[in-house]
Amino acid sequence: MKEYNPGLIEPKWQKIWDDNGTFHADNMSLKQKYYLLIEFPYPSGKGLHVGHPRPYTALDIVARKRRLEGYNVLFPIGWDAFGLPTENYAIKNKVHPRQVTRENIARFKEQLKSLGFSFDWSREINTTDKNYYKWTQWIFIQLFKMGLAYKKEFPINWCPSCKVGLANEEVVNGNCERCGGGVHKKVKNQWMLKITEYADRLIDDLDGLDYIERVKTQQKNWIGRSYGLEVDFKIDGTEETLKVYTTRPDTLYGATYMVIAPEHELIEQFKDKISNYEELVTYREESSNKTDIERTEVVKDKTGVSIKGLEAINPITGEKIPIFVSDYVLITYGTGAIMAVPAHDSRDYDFAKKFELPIIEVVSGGNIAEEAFTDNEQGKMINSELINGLEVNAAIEKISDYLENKGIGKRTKNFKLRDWVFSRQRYWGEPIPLVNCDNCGWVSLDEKELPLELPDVESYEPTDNGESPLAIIEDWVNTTCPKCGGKAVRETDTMPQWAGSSWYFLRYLDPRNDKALASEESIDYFMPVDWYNGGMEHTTLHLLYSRFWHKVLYDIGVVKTKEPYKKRTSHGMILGENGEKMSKSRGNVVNPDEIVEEYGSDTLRMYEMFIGDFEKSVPWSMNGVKGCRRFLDKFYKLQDILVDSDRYSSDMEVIMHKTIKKVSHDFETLKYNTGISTMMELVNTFNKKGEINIKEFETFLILLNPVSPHITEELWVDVGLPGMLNQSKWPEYEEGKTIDDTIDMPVQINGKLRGTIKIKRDADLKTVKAIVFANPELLSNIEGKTIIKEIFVPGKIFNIVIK
RNA sequence: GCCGAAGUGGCGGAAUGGCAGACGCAUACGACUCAAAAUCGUACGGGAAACCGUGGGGGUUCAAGUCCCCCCUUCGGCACCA
Repeated sequence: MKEYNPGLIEPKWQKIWDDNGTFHADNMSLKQKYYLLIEFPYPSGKGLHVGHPRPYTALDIVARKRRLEGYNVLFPIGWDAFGLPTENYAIKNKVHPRQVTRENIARFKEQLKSLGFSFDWSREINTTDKNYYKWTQWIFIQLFKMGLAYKKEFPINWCPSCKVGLANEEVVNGNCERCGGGVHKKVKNQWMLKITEYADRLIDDLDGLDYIERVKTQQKNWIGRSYGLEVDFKIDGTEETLKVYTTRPDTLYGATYMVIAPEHELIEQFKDKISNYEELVTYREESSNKTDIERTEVVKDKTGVSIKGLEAINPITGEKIPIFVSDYVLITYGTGAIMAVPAHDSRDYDFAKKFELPIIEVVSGGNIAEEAFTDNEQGKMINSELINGLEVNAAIEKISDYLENKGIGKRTKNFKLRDWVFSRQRYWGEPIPLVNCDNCGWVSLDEKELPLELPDVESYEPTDNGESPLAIIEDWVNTTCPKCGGKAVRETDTMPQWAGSSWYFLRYLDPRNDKALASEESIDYFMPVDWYNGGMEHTTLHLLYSRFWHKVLYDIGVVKTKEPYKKRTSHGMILGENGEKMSKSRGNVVNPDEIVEEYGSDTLRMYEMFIGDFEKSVPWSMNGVKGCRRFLDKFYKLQDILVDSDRYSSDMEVIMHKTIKKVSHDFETLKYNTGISTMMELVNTFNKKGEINIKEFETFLILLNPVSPHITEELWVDVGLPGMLNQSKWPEYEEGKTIDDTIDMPVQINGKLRGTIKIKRDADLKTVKAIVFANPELLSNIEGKTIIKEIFVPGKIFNIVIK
């Protein structure tokens, strides 16, 4: 009797797979391809924790299953290695980021290898490799040439402690996502990417995709498309107009004042006419000095200043209405100006109350004396001459037509999505391959000059004035213009971490290509990604950015599919045993190394999948790990009760077919936990029977293999099955053999269970009644009562309704 | 405030409208052992029972964790987006 010893088995099989290149994908295969993608890790200094293997194991299961089903599977791995944590660590410890990165990758790699993932390591990529970022830079140049990259003075989110500009996405509740410190506004000249130009396509193309619904809705909400009308309000006594954007033109009769953002150009334009100009400038300065937290803190108490000397004219009523400046109107959305309808917008209502402005009800059904009536789609228009009596939607159409015909309105749409701030004033990122020439302006490097290498320097600390560390390397900065040959300076900002990850799935296809980011053939063959699993936290950042870049590459013919990922799923977080998020400071981090050491990676992998609903967060449990090890021990011992046979034994046939069906299905639908529990039941069944034949065992080995690959490969050889398990085929089931002949049919009286009877599945009512009414125990429930109704669902249930 | 997901034993969690709690953990008892661990076996929602039990309240149905309406709570996302 042999002992199960994962410490021996696991390294052995990992070496065999490595030596044989078992999991290498063929570049040109007649087999159907299947491309599985996990989010490539950021190699931090902390190493893996047990949260990492959860998504990796899930797709590894699919990868292994697909190979057994005869697919040419591409399941690659790489490193998203540029970024702030490494740079910060490097600065603190005086080690070059390149060195830190190398060490971190080595550690991650060792850990991942010990878990037995079937990655194609021959395609390993690294975003900090110059042969990789060469192509990141190449894509940037394409964006630049297409006019999708532009430089703009922009009030960006500035983190004074990281000394870095942040994208909107990196600001969480007004704080820096990385260091947690407060974020201020700072005007910087930044490279921006016009993702907004793709906003419609990023929404509309979601329709054909197999993404989990919450990802789709989150992306749609983030992009935030709305349809409305731009309306011109005349400024009294001038020829100028003030343009507003509104989604509710039907409420125009209720527009009793206007509000513009503090930064609105109108203030400068009419500087001379405005009698309280100074006051407005002061207000503007105050609001720009507010951090985002301060701005949201004062949500309840609106501030603002009336513009004295200017009045607007409501285009439909002809009334003169005042104009205010307030920071509740954002310069970055719509036209930076609004018509305020206090009766039907709670923000306008609050403002009107505070500044004692008139409130005119135009949709009936609310209580204007108490609060704004906003949920009014069913309401009818009142006090609105042209559209009185209409419902809201009809009124919107009618008034929009009217204003468009008069030339003072225009149907339009707006997005919440902003352009992508692409510059970082940091060292550890891809240099932006542009120079600024005195004669030619911004010019991109010749593509043959790529990669523009990150200069190896001693000091990569951020500068106090917020410039990139590259800015002080004079012999790097000063260069010549590729266009005119004159004097030019390099762009010294680097790219954000999202750059390298926006296209990495393409590099896997052909990772050593030095002529293109990947060959056309490989792109044609492997794209799109069939299944991409990753964290929900990447929904509005990485996932959207990479879809955007892919569409750009589609537009220039590099890729042939509109979308990079056919299917997107997401996993829940693994929490510490105390139910809190795993972190060093909470002291609840579990290192996978310990589990592998004590129980083996097959156990770890199984527990990662058995721990609970894959899509939900769940606390770790060491006892749960033990339970999985117990299962593998029992499984291993099945070889002691093995008997010979070339077919499933008759009493096991149904359960075998059922199990194949259930496991096959569950591995495809993120129900790994129930798939595993089905196999646990199967072990229990065999143990109860005291016997398993070789045919049954063979099937069982293959079913379990994707979850726990080492033990199953080992047993395959041990019991003398031919070749290796990884060369075998995924078992098939026959639908007809998944159904039991006899069942325990529940018998209910008035919907309450009173017993079960053993019958043939296809037994008819007559047969069932004969058994039920011969059963004294069941009968005692009915005695003396009148039977009103009998509900019989063949093969399911028999329910007697009595009175 | 808006959008989304979810509330089932001591815990993680199962249940095409048809036997609620599969499977695992924890726990208790028994076997083995000098003893313990490991292993194996039995029990394990509450209640003495009738019965009661899937966040709360209504409803549809022969039958509801599952469908409909209202409410509460938790988590995730967004947050003055006009």
